Amino acid sequence: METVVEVEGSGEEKFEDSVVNNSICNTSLSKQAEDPVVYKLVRVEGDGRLVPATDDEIIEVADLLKDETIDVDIVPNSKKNTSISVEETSNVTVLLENQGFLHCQKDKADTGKLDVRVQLSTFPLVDDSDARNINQDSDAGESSDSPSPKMGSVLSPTTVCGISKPYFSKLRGEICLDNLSIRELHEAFKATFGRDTTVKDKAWLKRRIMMGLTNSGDVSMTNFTIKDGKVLVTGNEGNSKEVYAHAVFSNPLKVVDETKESSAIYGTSYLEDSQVVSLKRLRNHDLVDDYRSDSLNKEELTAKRIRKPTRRYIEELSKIESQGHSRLTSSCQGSGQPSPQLYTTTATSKGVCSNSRTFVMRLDSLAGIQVPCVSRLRRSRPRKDIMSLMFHHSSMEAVTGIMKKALHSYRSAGESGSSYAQLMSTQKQHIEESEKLRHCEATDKIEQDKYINGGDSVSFEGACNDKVVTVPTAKGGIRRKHHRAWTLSEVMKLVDGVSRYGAGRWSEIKRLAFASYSYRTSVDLKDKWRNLLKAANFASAPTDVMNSRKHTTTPIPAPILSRVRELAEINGHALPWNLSSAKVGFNGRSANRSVAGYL
DNA sequence: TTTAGGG
DNA sequence: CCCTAAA
Repeated sequence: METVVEVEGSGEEKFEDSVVNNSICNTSLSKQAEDPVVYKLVRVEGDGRLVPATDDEIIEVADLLKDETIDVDIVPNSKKNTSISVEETSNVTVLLENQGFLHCQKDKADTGKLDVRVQLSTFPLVDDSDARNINQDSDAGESSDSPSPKMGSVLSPTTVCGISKPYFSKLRGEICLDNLSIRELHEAFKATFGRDTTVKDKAWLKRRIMMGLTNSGDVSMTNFTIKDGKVLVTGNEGNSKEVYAHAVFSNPLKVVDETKESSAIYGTSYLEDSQVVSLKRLRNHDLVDDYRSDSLNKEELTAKRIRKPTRRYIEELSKIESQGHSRLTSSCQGSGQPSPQLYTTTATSKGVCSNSRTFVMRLDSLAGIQVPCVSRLRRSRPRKDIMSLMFHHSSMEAVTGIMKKALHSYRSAGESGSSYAQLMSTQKQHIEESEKLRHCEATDKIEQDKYINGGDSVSFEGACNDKVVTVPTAKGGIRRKHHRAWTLSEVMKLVDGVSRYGAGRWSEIKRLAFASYSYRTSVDLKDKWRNLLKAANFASAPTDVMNSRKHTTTPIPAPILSRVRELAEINGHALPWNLSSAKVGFNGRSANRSVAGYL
C-alpha cells in the first residue's frame, strides 16, 4: 500500500500530486515495495499561505518502517487514525497524532502555542480486513442496524491514499464518487472547497474531494452523499450532527474569490475549521458522557482533540519568543541524552519565511515514524485554563476513581505488611492506568525530554492539578508560582532514583530517572526529597497521624516512607529526628538498622 | 552548573 | 515552590 500524506486545504497547486509523487520517486524508488510513507512538510506563512517544504524537509519513513517491527502495527490496525496537522502562528508544527500509538508509545505532542490550526488531513490506514468489514456492512443492509462506527474507523481512506479501490460505491451510499463524471466531480469539488478547479484527473478530483470531506469531519459519522454536485446530509441522529454538518459545509460558502490568494480567504477557512473542530469536541463530550458508566472508553479519550490555545498562552509565548530560544538548545545539551536531530529554519537561512521567527524542526521518533515538529521547551506547566477548557468531567472522575482504587490497595497492602517491592509492583498498574488517562487528556505540551528519553511508561501527569498563582515579590515584581502535585508514581521514581544514585545527586536522578518529567527540575527533586524525609519521620511518630483528615497533600503510602527512611540512612543522612527510629513499621531491616545505629 | 538550605 | 549562596 502506498500512502501519501498530502497537504490539503490550501488549494494551491503547489501541492498537487506530482509534487508528492515525485518526492516518492526520488527518495524511495527502491523502497516502494515496503509501503513508503512520505510526509510532505509545509510551512505556513504568516499571511496564511502554505509554502511547500524543501526537499530536505521531506521525511521519508519507509526505512524506519522496515527497520522496526512497527510496520506490523501500522498497517493491520486500521482503526488508528493518522492525522497530520500544520499549525501556524509563530511557528509551524507538523505532528503526527496516531491514536493507537498514543497508547503504546505514550508520546505526546504540543498543540498549544498556536492560535490557528489547520487540520490538513485525517485518514486511517485501511487494510483488507477493514474492507471486508465494510462490505459486510453494506451487505447487511442499511446502516440503521449496523453497529455505529467508531471515531477511528473512517471508511474513506483508500481513495485518499491514492489507490483507487472502489469502496465508496458500496458504502451504504455514503459517498459515491466513482459514478460521477468529470463535470460532476468538478461540481463536487466546488461544493467542497468553494472554488472551481481545472484539473481533469478524475482520480485526483475524487481524492481531493474525499480529503476535503474527511478533513472537515468524520465521514463515517456523517452520512452525506454527493450527488449532482450537492452534498446531501442524510444523518438524522440528533441535533448535534446537524449542526456539525452545517458547520462543515459553511466553510466553502465563505471562500468566494479564488484568484486572490489573500490571507483573508485562508484565515476564514481556517477559522471555520477550528469551529468545526470545536463542534466535534462538543460532540465528543456527549459521547463520553454516555460512556461515563463504562469507566471510560479509551477510544473516545484518545480521539483527536484540537483546541485553540488560550490568550494567556500566546502572551507567554511571545514573551519567551522575545527572549530568544536559548532554553531549548541548552536543555538538549544539558540532558546528556542523545540529542534529537535539530534543524532550524530561519528567515535568513531559507529566505522563504515571511516573518523573522525561528522555526525549530526536529525529527522525533514517534511510533517508529519520524515526525518533524516544532517544540519550544518551557519549564512551565500546561495551562490550567486549557485543561478546564478541553477536558470532561467524566475523565476526571475516572482518574480520581483509579487513584482512589490505588490508594485503597496501598492501604490494605500496607497494613498487611507487604514489602516495598511487592507494593510497588501491584500499585504500578493502578498508577499507570491513571497516568494513561491523564496523558490522554493533556496534549498541551511537548516534553522534549520525553522524546529524548524515548518512551517512558509513565510520562505525562499532573496536568489536572496544575496551578499557577502569582506571588508578589519583595521587589515589586510578580512571579508565577507553579504548583504541580507530586503523584505517587513520581514519588516512587524519586525514591527509586535516590536508591539508585544516592541522595544529593539530583541532577543525575533528574537526568536518568526523571528525564520524562520535564517539569521536575533537580531542585524540585531535592525539595521533594526533603519533604519526603520530613513526612517519613512524621509518619513514624508514635501518634498515627496518617488518620488525620487534613491531608492537603497526597498521602504517601507507608511503605514508601519507610523506604525513604531506609535510603536516608544509607546515604549517611542520619535521621535528624532520632526519637522516632523506634517505631518503624513495614520494614524490619530499616527498623533494625536504625535501632542498631543508635545503640 | 549543581547543590544545599532558607523562605 | 522559589531564590540564592556557595562550591
